[in-house]
Amino acid sequence: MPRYTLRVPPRCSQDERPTLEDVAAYAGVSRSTASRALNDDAYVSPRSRAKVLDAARDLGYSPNQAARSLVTRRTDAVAVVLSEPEAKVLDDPYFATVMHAAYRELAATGVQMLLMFVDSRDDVPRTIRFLEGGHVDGALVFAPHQGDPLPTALRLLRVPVVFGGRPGTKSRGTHAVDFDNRAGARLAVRHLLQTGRRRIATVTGMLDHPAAADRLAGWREALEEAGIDHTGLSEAGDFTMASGERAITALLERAPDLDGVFAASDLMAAGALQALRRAGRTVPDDVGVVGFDDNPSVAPAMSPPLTSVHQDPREQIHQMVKRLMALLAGEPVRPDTIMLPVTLAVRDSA
Amino acid sequence: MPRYTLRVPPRCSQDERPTLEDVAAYAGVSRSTASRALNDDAYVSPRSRAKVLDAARDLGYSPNQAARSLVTRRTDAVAVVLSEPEAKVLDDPYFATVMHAAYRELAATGVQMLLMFVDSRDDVPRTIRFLEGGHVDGALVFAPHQGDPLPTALRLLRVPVVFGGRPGTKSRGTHAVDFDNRAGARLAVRHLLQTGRRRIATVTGMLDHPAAADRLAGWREALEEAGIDHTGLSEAGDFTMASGERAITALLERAPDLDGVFAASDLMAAGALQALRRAGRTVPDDVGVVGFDDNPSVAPAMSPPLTSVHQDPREQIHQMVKRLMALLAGEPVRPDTIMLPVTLAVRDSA
DNA sequence: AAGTCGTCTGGGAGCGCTCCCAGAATGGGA
DNA sequence: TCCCATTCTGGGAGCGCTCCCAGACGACTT
Repeated sequence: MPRYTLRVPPRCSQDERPTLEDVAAYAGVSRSTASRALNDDAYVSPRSRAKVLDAARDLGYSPNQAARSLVTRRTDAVAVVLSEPEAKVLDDPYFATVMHAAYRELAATGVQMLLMFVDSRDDVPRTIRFLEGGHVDGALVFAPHQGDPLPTALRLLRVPVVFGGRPGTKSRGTHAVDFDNRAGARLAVRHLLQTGRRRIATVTGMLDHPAAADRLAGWREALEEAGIDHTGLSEAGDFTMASGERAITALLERAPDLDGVFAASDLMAAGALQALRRAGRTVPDDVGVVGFDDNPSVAPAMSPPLTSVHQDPREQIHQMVKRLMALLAGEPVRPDTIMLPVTLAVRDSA
Repeated sequence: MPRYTLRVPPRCSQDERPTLEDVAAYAGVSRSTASRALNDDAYVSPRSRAKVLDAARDLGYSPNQAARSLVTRRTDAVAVVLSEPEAKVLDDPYFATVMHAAYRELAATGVQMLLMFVDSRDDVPRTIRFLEGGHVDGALVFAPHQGDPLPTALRLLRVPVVFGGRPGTKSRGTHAVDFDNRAGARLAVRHLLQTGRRRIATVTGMLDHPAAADRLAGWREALEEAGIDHTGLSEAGDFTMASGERAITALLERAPDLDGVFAASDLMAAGALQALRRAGRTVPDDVGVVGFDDNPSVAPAMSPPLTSVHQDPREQIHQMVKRLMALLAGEPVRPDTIMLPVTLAVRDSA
């Protein structure tokens, strides 16, 4: 009857990390019992559990995750993939919020977040390889551009994926959580109409971006609903501040009488404010401006503070994580898009 | 003589991922040869190498990283740890730059970035456990607060760590890459002096933050060097915009004659501009304002565009990664702090 | 007294990979 | 012709863990 009674001393060489076997020997039990105690399985006597936990503490034991996930086939890690050109991710505070919210949300469910950026097409194979490599149990993906090869590549993956925002490609058969961009744009335009504006222009995002296209559609709908002409009042931007500035300059040229601007992002609204100021127009007296995103560190900080369509990235992440967890738990969830409502945060600019 | 001649068909069950053994069998070689071919070792005939690579492609093989790192004891992943309260990371665009730069830099060296946030003391044990768990080969850590328990805990770790910014605790024996905050502050103040300001106030960051303390020290030094009194001209902030606003309001009360402000961050400078505007002072005519960080998406966007001390987070990350790679390669690098120079980006605010 | 249950334990197998080593094939020299 | 170095190959061991299974033990019932 092999009864471990001798207590081996802790390992001397400091870079040799103790293994489960070491802990077991030190505690005077078997590897199996040690494993059970550490993973608080049932069927371990309080006595051996205590001995094992003490041993683990004494030896400074921490389990080797590679070994564990080799057998459990789980990593307890989830990738967050941002597929956007570098400049975009840097400038747009939306992504900072997303990253942090994702971290909190995943940490709360005991899952480690692995953040990945996909800057260009060149990064796609590396990303796929990584996701395939069994590093993660699943992925939350933000890939908003039409024609982004990533979503298509991900379809073939053996890893569950939930998209944030409608992916550029056909979204049938994928899990996604999106904001109601169209309704948000309508809210913005209706607010401008209510404050007496009649010549309401829009600065759009990149139109290969479904969210941008939806915001444009919402603007158009709200104006047509009110029976107001909008010919020549739309100008394309790319979500950056500079593009907002350029767009307004062009619009003022075409339509000097404009009295309202709906910018499809807060940053473009910031550019718009700058261009309007330069052109000698005051906001909100001459022109009312409404943004989109209502980023807490941008919109209220502008002068004047920006009225903006409020969306809550935290809620988006929350829903995405919830869906992903359901998938990981093997629940039979039908792939579909969850649509989150948006509201209007009214400040001084309109 | 066991010669694998039969070509087994690809596995049918789609969620069963092919293993190296499968690839080897399909290619008609042994597991060892397949491994050598895929890791392009020497001593593999061109013929078998080709067969193996074809097989891997046909079967859609991707190696199991857990199994690999179990034996190699390497993960080819590095953690980036941001130890800051949530609000800070969200608001401060500096961190967005850091994250992205780290990703690019690490990807270029073939290393995957794992991003971790440490919001509160409660997160420390989990973080330590993760880093200890063999998930990563090393870590880049931003933990700027004095009294942050993380750096001390990391000392006991068997994982190489490089700090970004001087860690709050004693930095002896640690690797770190910092900016020359003191010199930056002196640059800012000298510029204000050169433009004729004489009553130059400062809004500091949290003073448990070595960087904030250094910037304060630089401000004081430059003024004393010029023989100018600075009593009562320093007010504590916490790097946020709101705190900048509050601080300036308080300073104007105490010293209505102030004609220069050095804010220890761009966001606080933004708050300062707002408070000055509210008090009826114009910038730069009545008061010159200089910020710190020169964040590309903040400083140039202000009205007026902000003169700010320019630091380059990319360079910081570059140096940090370089150092970490040296440590991982086993090079005998003496622990020390690399000090990066800063410059002054002159715009309209001063 | 023998049987049955529930609790607890140790050993073995095996996850998928890399490394080491022995041996087979190959290609020159002596 | 033989022999040695060189190139190439396959099998075995083992990384550290979890899971399964068989068995030990005690506390019950029959």
